[in-house]
Amino acid sequence: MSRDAAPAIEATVDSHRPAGRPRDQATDAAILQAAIELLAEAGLRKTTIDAVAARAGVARATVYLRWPTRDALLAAAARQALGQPIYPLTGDFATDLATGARRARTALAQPLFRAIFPELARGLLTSSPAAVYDEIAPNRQRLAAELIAAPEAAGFRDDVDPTLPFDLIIGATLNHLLATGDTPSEADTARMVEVVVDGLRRRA
Amino acid sequence: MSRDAAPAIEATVDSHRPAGRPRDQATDAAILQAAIELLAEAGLRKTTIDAVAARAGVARATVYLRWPTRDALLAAAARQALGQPIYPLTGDFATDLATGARRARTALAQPLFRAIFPELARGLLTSSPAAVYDEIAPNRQRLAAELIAAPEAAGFRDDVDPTLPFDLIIGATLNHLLATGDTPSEADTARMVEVVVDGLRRRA
Amino acid sequence: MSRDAAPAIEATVDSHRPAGRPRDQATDAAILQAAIELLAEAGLRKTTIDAVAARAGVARATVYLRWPTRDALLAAAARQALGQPIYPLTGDFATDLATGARRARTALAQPLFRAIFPELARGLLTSSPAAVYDEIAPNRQRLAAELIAAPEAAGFRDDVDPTLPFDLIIGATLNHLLATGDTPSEADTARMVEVVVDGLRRRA
Amino acid sequence: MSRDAAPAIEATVDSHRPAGRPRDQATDAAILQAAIELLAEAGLRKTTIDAVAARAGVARATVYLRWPTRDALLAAAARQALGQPIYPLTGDFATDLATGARRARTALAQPLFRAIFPELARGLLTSSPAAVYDEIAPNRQRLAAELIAAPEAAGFRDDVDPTLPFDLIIGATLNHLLATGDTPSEADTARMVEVVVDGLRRRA
DNA sequence: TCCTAACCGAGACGGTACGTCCCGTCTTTCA
DNA sequence: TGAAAGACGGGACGTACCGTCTCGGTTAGGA
Repeated sequence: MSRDAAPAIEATVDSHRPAGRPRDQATDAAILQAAIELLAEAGLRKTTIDAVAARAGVARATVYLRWPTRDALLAAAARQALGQPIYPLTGDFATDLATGARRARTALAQPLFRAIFPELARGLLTSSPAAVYDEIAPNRQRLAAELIAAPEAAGFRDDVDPTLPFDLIIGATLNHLLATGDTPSEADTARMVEVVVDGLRRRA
Repeated sequence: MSRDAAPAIEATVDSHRPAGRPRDQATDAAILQAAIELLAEAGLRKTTIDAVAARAGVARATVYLRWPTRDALLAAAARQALGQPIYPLTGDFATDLATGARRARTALAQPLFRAIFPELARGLLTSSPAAVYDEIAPNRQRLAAELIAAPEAAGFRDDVDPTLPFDLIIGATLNHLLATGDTPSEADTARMVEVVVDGLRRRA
Repeated sequence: MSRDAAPAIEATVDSHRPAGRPRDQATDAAILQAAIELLAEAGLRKTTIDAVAARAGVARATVYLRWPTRDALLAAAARQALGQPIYPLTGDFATDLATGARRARTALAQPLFRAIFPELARGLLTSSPAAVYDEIAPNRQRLAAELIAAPEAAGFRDDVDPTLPFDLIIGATLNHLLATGDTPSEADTARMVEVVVDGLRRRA
Repeated sequence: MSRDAAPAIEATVDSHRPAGRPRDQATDAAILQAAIELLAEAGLRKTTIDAVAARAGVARATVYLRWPTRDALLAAAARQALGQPIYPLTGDFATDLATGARRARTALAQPLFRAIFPELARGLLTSSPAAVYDEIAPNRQRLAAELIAAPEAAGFRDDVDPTLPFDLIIGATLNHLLATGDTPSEADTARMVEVVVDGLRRRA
């Protein structure tokens, strides 16, 4: 949101604020925060608009000014809560993939993730997913770009989808969670990265 | 749930049929069928008990005689709809893994899967997942067993979780679906299997 | 509504009670009673569907099973509360008109009437009034009939609308209430009847 | 409230006009006009502050600068719309009563009256009615005064409430409207006046 | 001519009630 | 006892208003 770009000269022209009382930015945050807390504490079912509004100290109508439906609010909360920070890439693909794997493992292990994931999946599968997914997990595209560009890439197969490594790592972690109720151990995660990196190498 | 009772010999002793009119087995099927169709056509939200009962030509109370809650019914429908058939293993791990990848790709591409998956995930993440997951995808355990036992295994790393290959394949397919809205192409799926199998190989 | 006509012989045929659990008659009464009490105690504004349901010890949805909107419920309550009992006519028009005047005076003096009247008027002015009005005040038609038929009528003008006496008496009482906040005194009411009866008499 | 102040001499003292921009008188009128039109066209329910403000081309807050509540606005609109003009009295009571009856008949026949009356009645029955009623229908008091003062009065009963004739005429017209949905015919109105005037006459 | 208080448009906001929809249970009749 | 039908308690949803508030901008007078 580079909305407050504030160009130097034409400021008065460009930033014609809309008429009427401006929305309180803090309210947006309070509502999202309340929704995220409720999701983590009470689960999807009890994360009611009423409950969110009450916890945020806000009127129900105020929530509906910002998100048109409960689903939209939940999706926004999910994005906010699960959005992975961009971490600095070292330039070494294997290292960066391992970092991503560790971070994903940690994120998926949170109770919050368990509570939110179904709603998140629903959102991804019913609307245009690409944009939203990349918003949550921007590293998918960044690692794909690195795989193509990195010098190390010389040793890797160049006929595979560049997002494949990320999909394998994150997907396997997710599937392990769905199948067993828990994320893989740290050691297993490390070995998984080895397997994927080895698998990518060009064969003699 | 003595649902799988009724062995031939001890019938009179063990399954002293409860008094009164017996339940119509066909009704069970009709309800599940209706639920699956509604999920595929109208989505999770519109798959209400009322709608399912109406489509099955059955009273609402009749549904509640069989499943205690809407969630239970939806979970049953998901299992019924997505349950992967057990396919014969050839004994060659790479081949069998490729077969599983192709089948998964097909299953996940169905609109039905998109509709059901969130509910399925919810069920897996809130109850004990293991039992249920293996019911839907029994091949996870079978492939893990094969990886251990297969003669070919001699060439593979033996320090990784035997379910890892399955988790990588299925997980990557799932993650690709969530991220892009579509399953990977058939060629990409094939290459993905190669990467995983290569990655498993013992290094020199 | 001669719906419960109950013919002797064909009882089983005619009164095929509708399928399903029958509505509890007592619930109808409890809801109306609660509405009437609330109207009298708290006024139109506070007679909420929620409040009525709570006082009747009933779920909100149960109210909506019987009346489609709040207005419909209020109209029903008004009819129920203000419905004037049919009193026996003596055959002497002047006497019967005086009786009607006294009863009307008493009815309009109740706080309940003040609370209900606006809603009642709204109902009368927006739907077909005749049927409803006669349901509340059946004596309007009965007195009109008596005016035509009574032997005494010989001395009265026969060119006026037979409902005129009733309209004059009730209307004047109502207008006095609207203008002053109170019904006329008992003595004024008596004199008012005299004026109307005298006015009806044929002039020499 | 001190709206009708402004005596000539003390002008500078009493009406020290408040500082700041004065209110636009035209806005008052536009709002009332919009309210009246909406009442006539769409009814009580749809005459919301929002709708009135929109039609008057005015902000909602501007309405609240003038009337504290919706009810107050509606009451003002009702007074404005239904306020009967003072007509010149001829001095002949029977003639003046007949004039009043004709005017009332015309006023009550308007769709506007049907729409406003419930709200008007609510206002009259919940606040102090006398002042308000006389504001709308000043002729009630004027006719009562005439009845007492008029020379013709010699022939009339002097033991009845002087507002009785007015109440009878207006009340009967109103009651006829409530009962049948329409005002009495012009001929019926004329006969009604005869009945009332005859009834008032002193008996031999 | 500038100042200042009030007006005015626009819309956020806390509330409250509405009418709808669904859940899971209960009550009736019939087979 | 199964099953159809529908009443019922309960609760969340999304909408529509109400009356208050907070912005920005305007506009008449008085200093």
